[in-house]
Amino acid sequence: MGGNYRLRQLHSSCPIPTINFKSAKPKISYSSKKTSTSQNNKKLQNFSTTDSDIVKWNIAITTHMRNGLCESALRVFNSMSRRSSNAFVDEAREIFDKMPLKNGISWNGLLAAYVQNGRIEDAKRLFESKMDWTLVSWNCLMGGFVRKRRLLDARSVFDRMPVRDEISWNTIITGYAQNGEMEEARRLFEESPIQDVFAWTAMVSGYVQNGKLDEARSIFDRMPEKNSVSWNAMIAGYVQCKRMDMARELFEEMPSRDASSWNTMITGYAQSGYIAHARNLFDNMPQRDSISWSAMIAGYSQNGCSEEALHFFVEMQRDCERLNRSSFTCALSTCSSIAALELGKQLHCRLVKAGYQTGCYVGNALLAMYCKCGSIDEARDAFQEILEKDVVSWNTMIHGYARHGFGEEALTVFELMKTTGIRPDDATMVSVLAACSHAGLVDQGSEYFYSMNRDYGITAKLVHYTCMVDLLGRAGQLEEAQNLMKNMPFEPDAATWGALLGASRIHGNTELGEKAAQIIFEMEPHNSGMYILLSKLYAASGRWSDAGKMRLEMRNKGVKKVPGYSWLEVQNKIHTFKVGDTSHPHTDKIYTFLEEMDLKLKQEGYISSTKMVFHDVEEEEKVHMLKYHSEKLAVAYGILYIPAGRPIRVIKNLRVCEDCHNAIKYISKIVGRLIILRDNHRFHYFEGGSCSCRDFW
DNA sequence: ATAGGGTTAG
Repeated sequence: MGGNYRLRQLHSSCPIPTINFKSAKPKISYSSKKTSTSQNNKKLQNFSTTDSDIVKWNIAITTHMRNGLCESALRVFNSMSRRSSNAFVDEAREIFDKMPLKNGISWNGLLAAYVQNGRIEDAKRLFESKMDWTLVSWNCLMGGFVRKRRLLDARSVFDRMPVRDEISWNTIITGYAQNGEMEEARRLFEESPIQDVFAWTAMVSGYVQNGKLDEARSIFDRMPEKNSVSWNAMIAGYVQCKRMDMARELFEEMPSRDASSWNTMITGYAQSGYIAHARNLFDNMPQRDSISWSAMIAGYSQNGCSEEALHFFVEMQRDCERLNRSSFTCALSTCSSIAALELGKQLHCRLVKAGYQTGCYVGNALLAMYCKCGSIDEARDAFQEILEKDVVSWNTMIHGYARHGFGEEALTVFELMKTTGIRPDDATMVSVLAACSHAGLVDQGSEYFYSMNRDYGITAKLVHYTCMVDLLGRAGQLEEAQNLMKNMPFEPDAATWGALLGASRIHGNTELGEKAAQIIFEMEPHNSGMYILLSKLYAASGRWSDAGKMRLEMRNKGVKKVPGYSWLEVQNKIHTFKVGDTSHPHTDKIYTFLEEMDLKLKQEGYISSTKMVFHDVEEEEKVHMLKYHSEKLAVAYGILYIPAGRPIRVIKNLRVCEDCHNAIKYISKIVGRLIILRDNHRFHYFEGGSCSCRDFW
């Protein structure tokens, strides 16, 4: 959508001439404003084939045509079609159809433009529209199918080819190798008349990607004349298996290292948790490229060092390295993990400027960020902006809706997904079942569960059974839930019992809840979530002292809270909550928050807060209660103090003192009326409503 | 037109 928009803007500022080819000498008529010949000729002088502006290409072509220089126009077109970006492919096609003169290069160029932009169906249609294609075209089409993992189609192209060169062989070998069919890849490799370095490397890489390190190494060792790509493929293999010692050995041993070698090692160290090693390599490498930067941003982010990740994002620009899709993606992902909505929005603005928001990876990260921050409307918009939605896009949107209590919407998206030809995977079904659970749609959920194998070939895993236990349990069918647990082909794990415990809590079955909790404690003695759930179970049935005991026991056993879920993680849209709707995940979190606080205060010897009744209270009253409890928490921790009568949202300039770090690592953000506290000590201060990263820009 | 490095959800 963004691309089209940009195109429209370009059109309106600079009209594209249309050509009438019917007359012998091409005449040009203009869609709107008239541009003089001399003006166009002047523009042609400034035209360069490195130009990314489609309008300039069009002018170049039409000016040549007007001057009767069909050959020149053809040359321009052929250069253009080969490098068309997705937004311009249709433009290229339009001109292509009007060209009076086409040669093999034009046809190939258009075909390649389709293939490169993932439009394999268009490529196929074009290919079928004529007979005499060159070898390059055959190879190109086959490569397109391989990239789309459509092996059968690729093979049929390969079999139908009139002649084959080594590229044809290598392409089909790569196809099998990258799709786990190493036997066939090997057969073709041996059958191939020419085994060049591409073929050898494709085999090494194939074994690596299929986790067969020994086979990869044996091919690698037997390989004549290796180049750096081969070395890098082998190093990547060790990196994947977290064998950094072996990777390092090869890295030191290889005759000449290129940027890829360094980047592979950096990523390897970062993903194995050795972020300092990664940094060391990054600092010492001879020439960093944009991928090195992205790798570092991702590395810091994945190791919980959000601030450093964002610093690197900023530093990257200072180093004159242009921000690319990948760096945006990583930075957005970082924002997700710390629920930094304001910063995320700033990034959103910037990537719209860069025209990146329609990309799949970036779009998915943006969508996830909005979901994580509870901005479901913005999430939906981001979702719609993604041009080629993949399974992750759909899963994230469905999960986002389900998680925020919009079960019906989640299912609507799922129905839509089915019509697009993107196959739902097991993660999709988890979200779909969760959506049914939240919407109370037991029958529909069961239908999905029992038909997912038939419809999509997805075998139910334990996690799906756990969803079903949750679905039945939430709907009050505790008997059925237990029966399912007895009869399912897996042993229930702590999460399954947790679903039963949660259901018991909602429906006030203390006995069953206790039983489930007992089993969970045996399985996972340090599972903090279960202590909390059991405590909530007691609290729900009014057994406050038992609830308190659970908390104490948890503390005495030295159970650590799950990082990232410290105390409260609520989103910023409290006004959308339905009061008393216990199925709403936010309501759940508010309960947790208030109960935790209440107990904490009691344990710390503060005057007990009032018993919380959230059902049927007015919005205003709810806010008041939240404010009341927040104040108590503030006093208890000495972190912040809210003067009586002031709404919470006016709190600003919080500073977390050293003493509080053990209890709550820091306060990350204040959004609206709610406080988000997070277990992370990276940021030391914040201003209300925005995080300190704003200073970066 | 073929081989290697970074990025997305849970």
